[in-house]
Amino acid sequence: MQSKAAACGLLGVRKGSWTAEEDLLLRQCIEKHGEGNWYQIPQLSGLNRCRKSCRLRWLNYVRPNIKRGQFTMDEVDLIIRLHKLLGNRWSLIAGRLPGRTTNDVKNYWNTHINKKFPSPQKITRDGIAQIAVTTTTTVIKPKPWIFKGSSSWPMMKEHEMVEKPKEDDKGFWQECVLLEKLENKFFHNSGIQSAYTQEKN
DNA sequence: AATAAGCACAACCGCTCTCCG
DNA sequence: ACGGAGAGCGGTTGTGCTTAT
Repeated sequence: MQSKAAACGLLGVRKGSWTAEEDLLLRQCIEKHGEGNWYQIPQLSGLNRCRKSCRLRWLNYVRPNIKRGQFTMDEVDLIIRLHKLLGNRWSLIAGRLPGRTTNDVKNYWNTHINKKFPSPQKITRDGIAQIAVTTTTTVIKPKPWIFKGSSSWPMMKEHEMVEKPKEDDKGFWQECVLLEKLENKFFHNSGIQSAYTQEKN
């Protein structure tokens, strides 16, 4: 496994909050050289930052089309259902919410949802609570799946497929269908065409 | 007005996964 | 098949802001 020094390329890299100048350098560098080449980004950009720090900053803050501010009820609804289905797979959950980052979703879950509703028994009144109570599907903690045929939920890259649920797992499939409907409603309300819709078209 | 406590979010750390030689 | 390097992910911590006392 990699050492910390190897992970960060060199010792003595800058830590802590990013400045506007650093954000600008990072943005310009990625616009010029493209996303993904994180090993070279610190050198190419002139930033004295660990590559992991650069990646995180880009994904969670600098990247265009990041949606900030309050989560809508539809988004919260979707997060709760996806979490019930996928567990703490924040990257997958965030991937279903356009403009929301993994960190955003994870932080929101930990600070709002998880604290408010630590266990289903304590949920009683509002809409979020009812959603959480009425679904009893067991949390599935799989490797990512890909669905063949007409269903496109969840949408994963083909190479990510490792396993998929049993065909007779009715609870799971019902939840998938429900989520697909919820997503369509969410995308319709937000005026965004979902990847699901795009794929069908 | 001062200070403590709580909250929200940004960032870091360490581990696993994936790719490639 | 194996090992090393880089990328990605989730858990945790740090920090700054807000609210309560």
